[in-house]
Amino acid sequence: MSLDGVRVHLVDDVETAYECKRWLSTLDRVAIDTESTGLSKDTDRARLVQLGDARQAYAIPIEHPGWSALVVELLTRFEGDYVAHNLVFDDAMLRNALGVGLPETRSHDTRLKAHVIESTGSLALKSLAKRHVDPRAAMFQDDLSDVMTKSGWTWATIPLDYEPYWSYGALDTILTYQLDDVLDPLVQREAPASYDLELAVAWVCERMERRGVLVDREYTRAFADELSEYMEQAEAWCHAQYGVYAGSNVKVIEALQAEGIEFTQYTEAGRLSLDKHVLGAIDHPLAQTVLGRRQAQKMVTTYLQNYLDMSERDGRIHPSINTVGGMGKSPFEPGGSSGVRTGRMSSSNPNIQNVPVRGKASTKIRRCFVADPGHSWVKADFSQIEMRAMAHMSNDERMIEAFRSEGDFFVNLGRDIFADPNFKKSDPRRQLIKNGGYAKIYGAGIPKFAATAGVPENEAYEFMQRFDAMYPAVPRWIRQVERDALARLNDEGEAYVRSPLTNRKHVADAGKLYTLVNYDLQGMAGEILKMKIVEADQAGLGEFMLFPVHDEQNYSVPNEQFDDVLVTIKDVMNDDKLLNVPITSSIDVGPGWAASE
DNA sequence: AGCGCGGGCGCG
DNA sequence: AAAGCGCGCCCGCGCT
Repeated sequence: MSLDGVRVHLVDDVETAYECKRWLSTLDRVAIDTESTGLSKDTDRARLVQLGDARQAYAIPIEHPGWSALVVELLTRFEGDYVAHNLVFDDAMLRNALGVGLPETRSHDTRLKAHVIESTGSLALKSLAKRHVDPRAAMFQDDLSDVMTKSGWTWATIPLDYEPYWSYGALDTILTYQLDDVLDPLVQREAPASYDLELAVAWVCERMERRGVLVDREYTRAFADELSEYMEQAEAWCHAQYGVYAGSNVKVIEALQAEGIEFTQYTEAGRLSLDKHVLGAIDHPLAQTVLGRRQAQKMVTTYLQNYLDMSERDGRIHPSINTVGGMGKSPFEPGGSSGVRTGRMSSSNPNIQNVPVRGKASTKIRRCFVADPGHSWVKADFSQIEMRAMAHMSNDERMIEAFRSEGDFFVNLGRDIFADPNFKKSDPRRQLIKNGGYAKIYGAGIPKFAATAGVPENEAYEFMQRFDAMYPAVPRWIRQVERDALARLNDEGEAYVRSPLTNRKHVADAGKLYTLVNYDLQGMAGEILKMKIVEADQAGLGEFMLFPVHDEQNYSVPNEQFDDVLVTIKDVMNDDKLLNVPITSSIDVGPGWAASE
């Protein structure tokens, strides 16, 4: 496969349009790509639509009414398969421009295929094409940024007939087509189930993005104003009393040192730390005011103000749900983002997955999000899903039994571990058990576990001894994961594990093989939620879906259908077939996301 | 003005 | 022998 002799055409006259139509009618598969006014699936739209096969491609400027009608006709008539690189993005751009999208059952995505084959590395088309298609693909860098800044063009205004613009766009479909030829056999060989799941969930998530979440803007504005006012007062006080800006940690530390306070905690990079634990432990009005202001600022800037800004257009936020990797940098660059690591999904603009749920203001923040009029909010979340994954993977008989028998899982563990049949849910050791379980899942050492649980290290050590003795298949499985990964590192040059559910691959960084235990469990939990979202969609729940949060799915359900829909949600979320322990979930219902009282 | 970094912090 | 995993976003600060 190579780029020798490829041809690209701009559809700017009737003859070329006719040629394009005839060419397409001979194909059973076509690559499709769009150039858009920008990157927002909410507000941007396609300007140029490109169609290509292995040898040639057509670019069609759809701002011309005749050519937009042509594309609608082509899309309606074509009966073969589509392949795109980042399918749901192009689908959204087409919908926004033409009101017509791509058919879910006949469309494929090389970005998802690449992700399934190699969950590390760039998912950018050019970089993949360079590796898999033709090393010269990199020479066709469609880097238009220079000419754009020079000419004052944006993605919305760059002339459609500017040759580098449309020809590089067209070339991308040729690359996509050839890339698909290479990747598809690999996907079918390695992990077809993983790809099918990713493709299915991508479609459902696109619909969730489109729908968005209703924001109570008046309430949000009032709360934001209240906190902002508090911030201003706090800043004025810090400045008047101590001459410092409350936002500057360096200055605040200096001021507190002048008051005789000693600092002993250091940050990663070796500077003095002024995080919330340090501040919280200082009995001084400046420290407490700085802490209060910092918390208020977090609530306003990270949450409330974003909800207001981002819901201005239609009263709703439309968080991006990144099912495999963000639109941004590679996850291995610092600050890079994506769900690439474990196959969990991530969210951005705004991140709907880090909305406060514990602190003082959490209920008030969550109250910003409400069900649609005449609807109720339903939150369905899995119970201890990663623990259940650990029981399943290790196949530990006694841990499986603790899940299968009645009552609270951690209480059941407590009865085992402390040989106390009367162990109650209120027993303070229950927290130690929870911390211990998650320490196993995360691969924590004794010191970290002890610190998290707030117990001396010897106690933490002794607990782990008891835990391992009671559930011996767990440490055995952990050792097995690391042995397998080491063997693969030696044989194949890559330390990885594969998920038993879809054969999805999880790769460890060099020298951090222990992380694979966590990737395996976190990845399995992520896959389970994806499977359940797809299942829920197939059961007719798609139109009610709002967004996922790692182990929960949120819905806005019309009140007149409420009972039926709730039964279906429970049917989907509770499952005793998928793993060797039952999967159970809890359901919360209310007018909005905030826990109803 | 924009960028990268460090620090900090919200969630599972 | 030793190891807490995964995300996204905001601020202050120094640099270009």
